[in-house]
Amino acid sequence: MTLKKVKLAFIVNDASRKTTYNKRQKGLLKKVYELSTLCGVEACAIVYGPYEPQPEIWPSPQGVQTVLSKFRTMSESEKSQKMVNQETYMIQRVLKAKEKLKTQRHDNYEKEMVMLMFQCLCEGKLVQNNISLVDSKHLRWLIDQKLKDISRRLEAEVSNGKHPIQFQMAPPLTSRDEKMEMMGHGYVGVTMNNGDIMESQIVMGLMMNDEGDETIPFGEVDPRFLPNLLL
Amino acid sequence: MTLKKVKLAFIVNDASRKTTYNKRQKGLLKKVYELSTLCGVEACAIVYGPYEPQPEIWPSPQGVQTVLSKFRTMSESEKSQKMVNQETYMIQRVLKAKEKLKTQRHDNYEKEMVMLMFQCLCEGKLVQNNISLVDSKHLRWLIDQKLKDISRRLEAEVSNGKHPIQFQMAPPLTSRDEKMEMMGHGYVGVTMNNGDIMESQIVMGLMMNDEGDETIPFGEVDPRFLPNLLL
DNA sequence: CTGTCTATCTATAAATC
DNA sequence: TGATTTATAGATAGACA
Repeated sequence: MTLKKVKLAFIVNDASRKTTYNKRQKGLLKKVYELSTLCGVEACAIVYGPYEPQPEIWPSPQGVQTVLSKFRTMSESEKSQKMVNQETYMIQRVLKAKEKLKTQRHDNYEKEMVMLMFQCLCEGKLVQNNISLVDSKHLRWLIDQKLKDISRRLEAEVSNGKHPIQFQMAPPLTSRDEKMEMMGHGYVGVTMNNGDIMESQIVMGLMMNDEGDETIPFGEVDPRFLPNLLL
Repeated sequence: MTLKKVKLAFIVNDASRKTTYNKRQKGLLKKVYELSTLCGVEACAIVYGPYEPQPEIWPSPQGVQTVLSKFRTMSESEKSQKMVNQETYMIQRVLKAKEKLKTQRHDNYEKEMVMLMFQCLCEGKLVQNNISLVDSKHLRWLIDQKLKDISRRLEAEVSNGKHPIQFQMAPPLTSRDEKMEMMGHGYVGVTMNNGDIMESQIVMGLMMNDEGDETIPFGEVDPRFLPNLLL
């Protein structure tokens, strides 16, 4: 598929269906040929197009016969095992798609959390809208992780002599605000005054540098971090 | 194929052949499924892999049987018509490849001629190495075409009022140097003195502007114009 | 062996001739 | 119809975990 991502369903338009048929039929036979050649296996394909009573086949009438006779001599019981029929094929594809959806949702959630974290940092307090207790817990965990990571990297850099000035990192929230954990609202104690802005820029810079994210200019929002409202 | 363009031949390495087999077998069945779904045609594929006595098939044992019974009821005479067997398939591909090769060679020749023309213009005389009478004739033809084209465009621009200064174009070579045509060497009367360089820059600029070529800085050579020594 | 990743090649949808 | 072109989706080689 290309230019447009075509839905895997019967093409209603007669002209495009015919064009597609001609192209894909040729492509398919080529694929059979390639598989057979590259891997030295016996294979055949038969396609009954809607325009000719004769099917398109690969490799040759004789070649098809050879494969078919091999196929026909199998007992029915053998056939029903190990074979990929349309239903199991579809089931496999659906399972795989669901799997992917799950991963995707998880990734989206992570990105939303990161975005939220930056919003808090920018605005100086937690944005209360639409945040659950679970989310706020996860947000705290995330911030803790980031802080720990920053401590680790600062230490590494200091020991490399890059930062002669010592930073005094605040301890992670977990050890400081444990008692707030069950307060039942989203506020997680991340308030800031204007004097912290300089520091927060440094901190943001440090936080942005894992996983290949580009550093984002203060105040701009990477579209990748926009919450996916559709999921 | 990817990362490397794989030769369409039996893969000797056991491991890669198996990997390739698994990937392509799956891809092939998917293609059959797509063709069948998109175009609403009956199709089946059977692949006897080297690792299982059971073949991989599409769509299902029953589906294959249906297509097969249709196939088997055809008379032998019908089968031999209209079918694409391996040999005719290969012949088609070879013909197509030859066709492409021909076009490619022609394109390369044209590019070499253009390059030669610029060399002459840059160096003030024809480079004698490796140029046949046929080439020199074609070169003259090419230059004539370019000159005519330039005249046409100049007139157009002048009539648009873009160039208040009138250019006096030399007539095409054909009418001026007809008698040189059969002299039997490559010299085609394109000599220049240093005073012509400014003019040649204007002329080159004009010559370069058809067919989407970028204008090339004086003295540089577009790699696309390098003679293809392999053909 | 199975899945993942990524760079690259191939297939092909759509428009145009 | 069929060939060509253009731009994008899909397939997949090779490396790795």
